[in-house]
Amino acid sequence: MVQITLPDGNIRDYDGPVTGLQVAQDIGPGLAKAALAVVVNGEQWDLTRDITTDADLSIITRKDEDALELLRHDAAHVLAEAVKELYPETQVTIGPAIENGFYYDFARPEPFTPDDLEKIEARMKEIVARDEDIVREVWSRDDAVKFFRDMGEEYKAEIISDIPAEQDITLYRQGDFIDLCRGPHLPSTGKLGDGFKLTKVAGAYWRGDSNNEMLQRIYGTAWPDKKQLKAYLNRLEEAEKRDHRRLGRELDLFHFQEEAAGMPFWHPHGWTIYQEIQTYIQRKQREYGYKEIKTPQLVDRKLWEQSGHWDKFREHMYTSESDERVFALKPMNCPCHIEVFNRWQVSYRDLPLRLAEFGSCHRYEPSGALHGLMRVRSFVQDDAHIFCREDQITSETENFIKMLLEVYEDFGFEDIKIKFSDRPEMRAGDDDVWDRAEADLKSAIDKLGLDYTLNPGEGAFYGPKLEFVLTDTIGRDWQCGTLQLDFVLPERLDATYIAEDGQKHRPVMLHRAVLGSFERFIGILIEHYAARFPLWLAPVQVVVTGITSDQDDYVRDVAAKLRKAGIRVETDLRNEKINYKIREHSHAKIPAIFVAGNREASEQTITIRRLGSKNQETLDLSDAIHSIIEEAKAP
RNA sequence: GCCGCUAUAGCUCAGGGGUAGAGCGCAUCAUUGGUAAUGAUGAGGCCGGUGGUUCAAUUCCACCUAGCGGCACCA
Repeated sequence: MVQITLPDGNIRDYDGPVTGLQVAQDIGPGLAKAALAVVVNGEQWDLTRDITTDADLSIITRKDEDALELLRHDAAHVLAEAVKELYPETQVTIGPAIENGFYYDFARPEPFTPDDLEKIEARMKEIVARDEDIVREVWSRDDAVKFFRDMGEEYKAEIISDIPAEQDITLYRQGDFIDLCRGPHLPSTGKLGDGFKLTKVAGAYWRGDSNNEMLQRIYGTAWPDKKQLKAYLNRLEEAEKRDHRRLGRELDLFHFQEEAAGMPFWHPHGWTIYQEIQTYIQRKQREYGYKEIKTPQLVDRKLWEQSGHWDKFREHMYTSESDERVFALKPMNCPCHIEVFNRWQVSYRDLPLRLAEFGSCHRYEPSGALHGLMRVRSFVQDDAHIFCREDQITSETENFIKMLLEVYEDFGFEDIKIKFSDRPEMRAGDDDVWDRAEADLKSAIDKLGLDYTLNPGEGAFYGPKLEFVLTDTIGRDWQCGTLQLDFVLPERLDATYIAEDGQKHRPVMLHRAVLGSFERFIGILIEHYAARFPLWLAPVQVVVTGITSDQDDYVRDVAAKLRKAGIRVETDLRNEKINYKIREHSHAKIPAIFVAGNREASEQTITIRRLGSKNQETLDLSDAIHSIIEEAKAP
């Protein structure tokens, strides 16, 4: 007897082992047709796998959220099957489902071309049409290793060899293709449907290690049906329009050029945004008890040797030689901040001491890492270092996170991921110091009740860190804010304060940044707002223009009043029609266009058209100016 | 850094072994038009850089540089 309990509480009894498919058929033929897999006691199973004990069971159809991953995983297998059919000399490796799609890594001497991709996709469609059964098989590990090795699939054999010898493994067979897989899978290739598409080929290291050979990764996207596939492709297209690199060019915010790869040239409009943000942060920091300093760009290598940066990051530091001394352009500000701290005789009464700097840093980033404003070689951090006692870590962490959340909220960010990164393999400091640092930081965030994910081994070399991650328009994550706990650098650079006992003690140092780098943050911000900035950030806040040239004097007069009130205003006195000017300034994402015709000029009024609205509103000039001034205030 | 792709006018892009083309933008002229493109005329290019093949290279090949998509890296 096998008793199956369905999600609605319904119980079905069977004489012997039963499959999910049979249960679905008993409920209705429509369901059986739509079924992709089942969940047996909370675990996903193949539809055709025998259930031998009493179980809770629910059926996954392609409408379910869970179906997506199954579908994508199947798509990866079909991709591999297609590749093996077309290019039998290729070795298969791994192919998981990922966000929005799937990929499969192949080993093959010749590169796959875009043409190949089309052929492969066509073959995948054939395989779907063939509707091959996907069959689960249980093998012993050693048999499987031998099987794949005999087939010349060295990578597969290696993966399986890493599984404990006594453990049985599952293989899935579809047509002539057989692959190691935990499963579950759809019952047949036909269930994949037509909602998939191959998107790109890229290199990827075997086992994610750059010491290993490079494989070829084919990416694809997969959805329950063609309509959803199209919707996804549309979303991508829309997202591309808000790419900060594109908007940066279109709106004349900044540029890059070959002679200074990875180092932005800020144009007036981009620089305006930059400065507004800096002023805003400056005010915030004063409010939160920071003191602002400025330290040198170029510092003797001795200091970097002492701090440990030379040892670990020498390859990524720009250097310069003068008078037979080697200097490095600072890649971080912390050592300089400690030097400032060390110039003072600090009492425990002075702690916590918070030193902030808009620190201009240079790092020689690997060429392949550069990415618009998001990953650059010269950037400015809203950096600060908090020197405190260990018992102040929790309150300082709270204080910082409160400030960070306020700032992010002012910029309209709600989706913030927090990651906790602990000790990396390459690190400075003893393990008991790391134990303490990790415990301190963790207890501080636990106390705040924040959700975070663990990021094992990703901490800085001197301490564990919290990362505050924002997402760009096509879903790529970027670390912006950070909080890093450091017991190591104060030691290395011999920072001390005088405690109640009159003796020298070692302060703890917190490295922290809210925006991270201005460059990256502005990149994210451009995409976040699609360059339709709120008034306080907009490079040009108001354009004043006339209907005809008769109003030129009035237009100049209005603009002068706005300018005097601190509004960033431009006039448009060109001999163009109003339609043309509205269109152009709308494209330029100017938040407010002030239009004056004869009526406005004679009545001292102005007609306002706001970005994103087709409406116009005529106001008294002085009222209009006052309300713009109010709205243009930074939060 | 690694794999692949790309580099033509300010921008977006077409072209192709015999030194180039479109649209938008720009300039000039006409037009003074009430809220998303007025018309005409014109200017604008060492076809990313360096070598090679060739009678001839922007086009084919190699290398370099930069960008794009990933991977690796990210103090």
